[in-house]
Amino acid sequence: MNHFAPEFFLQPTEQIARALLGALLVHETPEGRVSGFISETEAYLGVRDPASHAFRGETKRNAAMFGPGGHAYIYFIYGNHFCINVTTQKQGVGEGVLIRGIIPYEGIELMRQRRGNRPDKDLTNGPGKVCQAMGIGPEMYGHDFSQPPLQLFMAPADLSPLKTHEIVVTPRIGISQAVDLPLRFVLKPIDL
DNA sequence: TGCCTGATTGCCT
DNA sequence: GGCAATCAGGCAA
Repeated sequence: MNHFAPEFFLQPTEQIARALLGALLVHETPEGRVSGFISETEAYLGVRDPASHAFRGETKRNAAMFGPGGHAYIYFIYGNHFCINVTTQKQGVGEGVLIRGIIPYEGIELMRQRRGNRPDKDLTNGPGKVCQAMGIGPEMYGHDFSQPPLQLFMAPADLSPLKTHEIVVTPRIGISQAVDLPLRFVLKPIDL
């Protein structure tokens, strides 16, 4: 399957966050393949963004953010959950895009199992839920989305399986700094 | 070392 | 709509 070239992740981070909407996020796991169309993202702008984990500079935890674009930055939060970002920009620049939601596509039954048979609407509508449903954990920290073996990768948008949509831009969720910046992008179906 | 907060979720009212 | 769970990181002492 087609996937993004490394150069894709060198565009302005907000632009990437918007462009990733509708892209297919794929994880090949021993239990099977799971995938979903990215429906919600947030841009985090590194040292110029007080809400970013990279704001205070590079540490062991956020090192992946400062690596080259197109890699996975995965973090553990609230003692319970993992969230996944795609890093952006060249080596040394700590920016990235948080994947906050997907529309399940392949491996939905596996997602239901991993999520404890919750209602389908609650399967992948949050950053922690995305990681749990797709079986993404800290072992994928730093994974390269553009180089083989492509165990975890993203394919450019093919919205044919989806309804007509529009992109809604809002402030980011769950932060206490830079709360007004319009850096959250949501794929919203249009009822025709 | 101790305290507080957090890019969240799910259960309870 | 409110709040507990649960722990790693950041900062003050």
